[in-house]
Amino acid sequence: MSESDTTREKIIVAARERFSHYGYPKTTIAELAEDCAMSPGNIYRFFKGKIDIAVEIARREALSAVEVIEAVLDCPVRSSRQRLEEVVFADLRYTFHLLENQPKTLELAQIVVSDRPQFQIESLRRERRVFQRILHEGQASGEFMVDNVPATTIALHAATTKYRYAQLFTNQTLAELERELAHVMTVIMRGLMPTVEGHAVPETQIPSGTNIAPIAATSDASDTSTTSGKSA
Amino acid sequence: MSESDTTREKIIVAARERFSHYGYPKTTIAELAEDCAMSPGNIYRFFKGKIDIAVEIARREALSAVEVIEAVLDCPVRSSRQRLEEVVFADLRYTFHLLENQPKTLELAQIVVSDRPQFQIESLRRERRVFQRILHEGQASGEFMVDNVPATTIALHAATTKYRYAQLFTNQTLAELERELAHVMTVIMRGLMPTVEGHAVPETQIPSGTNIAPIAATSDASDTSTTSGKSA
DNA sequence: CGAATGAACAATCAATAAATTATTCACTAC
DNA sequence: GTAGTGAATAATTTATTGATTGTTCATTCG
Repeated sequence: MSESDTTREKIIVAARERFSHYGYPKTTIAELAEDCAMSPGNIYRFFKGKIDIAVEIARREALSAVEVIEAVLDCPVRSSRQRLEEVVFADLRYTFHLLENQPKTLELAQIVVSDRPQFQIESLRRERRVFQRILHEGQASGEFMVDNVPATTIALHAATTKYRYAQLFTNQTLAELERELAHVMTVIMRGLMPTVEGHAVPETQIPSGTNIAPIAATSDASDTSTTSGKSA
Repeated sequence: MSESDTTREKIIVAARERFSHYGYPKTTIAELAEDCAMSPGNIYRFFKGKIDIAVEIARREALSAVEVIEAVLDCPVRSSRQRLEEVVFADLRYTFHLLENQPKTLELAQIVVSDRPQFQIESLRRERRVFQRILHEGQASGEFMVDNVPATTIALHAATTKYRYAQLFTNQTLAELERELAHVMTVIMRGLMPTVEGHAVPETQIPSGTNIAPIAATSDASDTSTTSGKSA
């Protein structure tokens, strides 16, 4: 079925282009069909409905987002603490830039989640697995002192909720959020790591994060400011 | 101006009743005027516009919510840890029950925040002050070991974001959220408290919380279940 | 003069009609 | 049989209109 697979891909490519340019609601099946040089009816041989095209695109987006985060893991040799911090900061930066440069992606995600609630649950679960792996490593190496890894993973994930799609909660700038997250991670790290000879666990430093590639804006990629500021 | 003050109060009482029963949008100025036995025009001698009535009601609601939380503070003698934990759990329970029993209150808050963004910022700031006071006390008594109280306050507040109006983020039950929050607090407490003689800081126990009065539902208070579960 | 009115006007909302769009399916081409 | 079509239909969206509501203000009342 390589033939129908490439056709299916053509539809996805066309849809991603139109969804990110004009948004999901303003994109019609007829337009997608025309882009793929086929009839509207034929789309339905590959997708059960319009929403399913969006689901597939969102699913891939979510997977590649986790891959970006995971890329931090198999980098050079680092402490578990560094890994954990870099993953959390990467999450903040990735989702922040996503919302800033590709607002249509959020719209798409919200539409998908609104009638596929399971989608969000699974995305969050995938993300937690990354956290859990780091906690396990740190526990094994003795760097962390955690008596219940699964529960602590959930706690860690929950405590950093504000820094996933942060613009949904606040209109702070990325720099402000990074400073704040550093303080959150300081407290958490002191909660995870054993105190050695009375020396306090040092504060979290904001990672440089130059090893993570920023997301390019779809069309006019001239605005690279990191400040938000919705309303007065 | 005691005369105009009581008139103003009459308007607020009538508005609170109608807003919580029928919602803000479906309540008309004409109805409020009739409830107060006055003309529509006269309302505008006391409030600049309809939205300002909502703002005043929401402001009082927010103040009394903080008072509920603060009530935990000047209770009997407790450790700073217990105070902090009880405040955080009280927050979860209060906002959870609010959304469950009085959904119109959320609607009102959202309307107010949508064109008075400052409102939310100030509400959060008030709440943080409670956190900060506890941190200060704990720091002074030596129970906590915090090198930067203001920054840690913000961190603590941010880390518990998910447990304020939790239903906006998840459809977990209150019991599930409480278990999760206990794990979050365990990590945070271990980050705030010094280790004594190699004994690990014990896990957070879910407070009984019977000292906090639940919110009564406005009209038909027959449903007292704590489970949510929006969609399949 | 302060307190209150209610008709007048502008802004918003609700209901309906019109147009567009998603989806199906009997059918053709290869 | 597989791949694809495109007209027919059901579901949604958009436009239009009339009704309702928020707000103002010249005026009345005490």
